Amino acid sequence: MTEALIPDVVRMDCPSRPILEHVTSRWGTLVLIVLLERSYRFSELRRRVGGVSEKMLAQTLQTLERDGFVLRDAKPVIPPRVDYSLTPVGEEVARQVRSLAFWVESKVPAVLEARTTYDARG
Amino acid sequence: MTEALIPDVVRMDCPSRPILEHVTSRWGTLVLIVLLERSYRFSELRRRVGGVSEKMLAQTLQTLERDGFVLRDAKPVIPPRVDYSLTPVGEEVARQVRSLAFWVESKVPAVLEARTTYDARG
DNA sequence: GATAGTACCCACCTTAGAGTTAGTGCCTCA
DNA sequence: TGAGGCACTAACTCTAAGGTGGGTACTATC
Repeated sequence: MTEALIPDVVRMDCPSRPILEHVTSRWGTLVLIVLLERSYRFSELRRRVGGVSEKMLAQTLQTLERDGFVLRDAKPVIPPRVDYSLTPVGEEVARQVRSLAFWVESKVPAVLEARTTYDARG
Repeated sequence: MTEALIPDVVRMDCPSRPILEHVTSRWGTLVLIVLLERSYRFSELRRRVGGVSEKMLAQTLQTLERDGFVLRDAKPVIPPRVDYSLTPVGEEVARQVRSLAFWVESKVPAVLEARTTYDARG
């Protein structure tokens, strides 16, 4: 019997592919990482995640909520107050994404060096 | 002193952000996962990674090579033969990405259920 | 009274990512 | 003889991602 070395995600029609794309999306990763720290309100989160627009943040939060990674708690008060946090499942992904991000940060010098070598070779 | 719970990657100007985007990009993840199995030739890889176009595969491989994650070995023969493999650093990221992909696959049922719940609530 | 903040939604527009097609030079197989 | 594979590149097109600016309904602060 063959061992599953490669996930089915390499197959075009695999349902896991869009999910993986959601958590590894440009803003998805950052939102997950930040929410791992604590729960955040919308505008707070927007300030924390550098460079995200309101539209993109709202969109990202919606898809992550729909997939069951993020919990949205809207309090019926004025002015509106909405708290975003991670679900247990969301916390699991977020940890993996964060460790990946930390790892990448630790490798920045190596990558920069690799690039100059690559660029020098034309 | 404060502990670094959140990577600098949340900052707009952090150099690690584009690197993270490369490895978490749509085709980047899949290429890394597949190359973890063994080295591949270009067309072989294209067939393995479902749905990728020649252009995108070439582009993805170039950025991953430039960042020092992928090794390109072009043999001066006719017809051309080019083997792509992971560098030691590339293997490290690839493992993390693959475990993330595996994890996501295992959570597909949970996500699907979360979605129906979400959609039902309108 | 005016400005700013809250948590968004909506419509418009731009741009970057991605797909399509064609072409290279040489080979192998039918 | 021609069809197809190899590993691409360049040019063209198109679509979806993302940004911009407006509006909502109400409050708190200056």
